[in-house]
Amino acid sequence: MVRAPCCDKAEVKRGPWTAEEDGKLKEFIEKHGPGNWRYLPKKAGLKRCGKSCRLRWTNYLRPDIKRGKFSDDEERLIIHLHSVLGNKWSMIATNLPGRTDNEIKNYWNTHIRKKLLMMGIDLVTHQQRTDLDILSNLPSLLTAVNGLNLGNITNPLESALRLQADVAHLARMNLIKNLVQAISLDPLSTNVDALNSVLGCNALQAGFVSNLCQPNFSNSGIYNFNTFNQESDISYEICCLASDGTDNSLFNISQVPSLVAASPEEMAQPAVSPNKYSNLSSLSEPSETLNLTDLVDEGFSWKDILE
DNA sequence: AAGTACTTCAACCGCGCGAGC
DNA sequence: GGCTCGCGCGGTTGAAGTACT
Repeated sequence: MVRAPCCDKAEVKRGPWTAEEDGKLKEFIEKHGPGNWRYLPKKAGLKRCGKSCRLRWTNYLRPDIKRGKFSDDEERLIIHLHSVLGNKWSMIATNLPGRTDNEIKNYWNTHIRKKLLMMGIDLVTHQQRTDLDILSNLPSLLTAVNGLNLGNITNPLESALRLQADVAHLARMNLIKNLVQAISLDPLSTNVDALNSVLGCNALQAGFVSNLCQPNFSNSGIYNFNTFNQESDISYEICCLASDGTDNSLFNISQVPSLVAASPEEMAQPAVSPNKYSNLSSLSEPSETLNLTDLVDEGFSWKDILE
């Protein structure tokens, strides 16, 4: 049995609504209520499909619709609700007064989705991605950086290799960030093993974990993550903002294996004043400084990283 | 200034579900 | 239980706007 079409497509108008049509629909619904959407267009004098009228009303004309930019609170709420409900946009919309499911869905797809991908967060599980198999993830990561200005790179292979290196670098930083935060909450967890594996050393033996769990550090939750480029190797330093406001180096490690540094010519330029890192005389000046809290709270763009 | 590429979001489409007969 | 109908949902499309070259 074939479902009867909701309307005769040859008879109905499609595409953008005119102000006149909006006026007719609004006036009719305010006077009579929506009633049966199938018969509403005829009664209201509209050459539109009932479905189209319902959509126009619920997504645009309804008087309680809040338009304009989503606030930070709304964005956080959407992310939280999505982690619980998944793509149940209508359910999510019921928790955001004045926002429609369509609007939230669009906002997710155009803004939040990209932001989470850039942060290395899985869109389904909302967990940090722990896989560093960059080549297998390249398609989604390429989507995430779609439109990114990579400068005057004329060689496509060079461009792809740089992008791959940048992605690998960022993925590693995000992973370490999450592990550091998890270990500060639970120093006995298996996250220490995971960190050892990512850093290629024993963080426990190196004193990192005991440093991290000192009371005046562990309560701040603010970590800076610095990388240093020396020849072809990258060194890492993890600092913590202590309760007295000082920036303390908790841990640093050189000879981190395997991954290629991003954009070598840019890495050569120090991003911050070298004075701040005077306690690291054995290392080159930091080539890149990221406040991990900023990454989480304010989002970041690939341009921030690459520039 | 013009052409092109990219982004945004309103609108559409097809499907599934539940109510009523 | 099976069928029809209306509604609502999630995915997709494409026009319009904006940014870039």
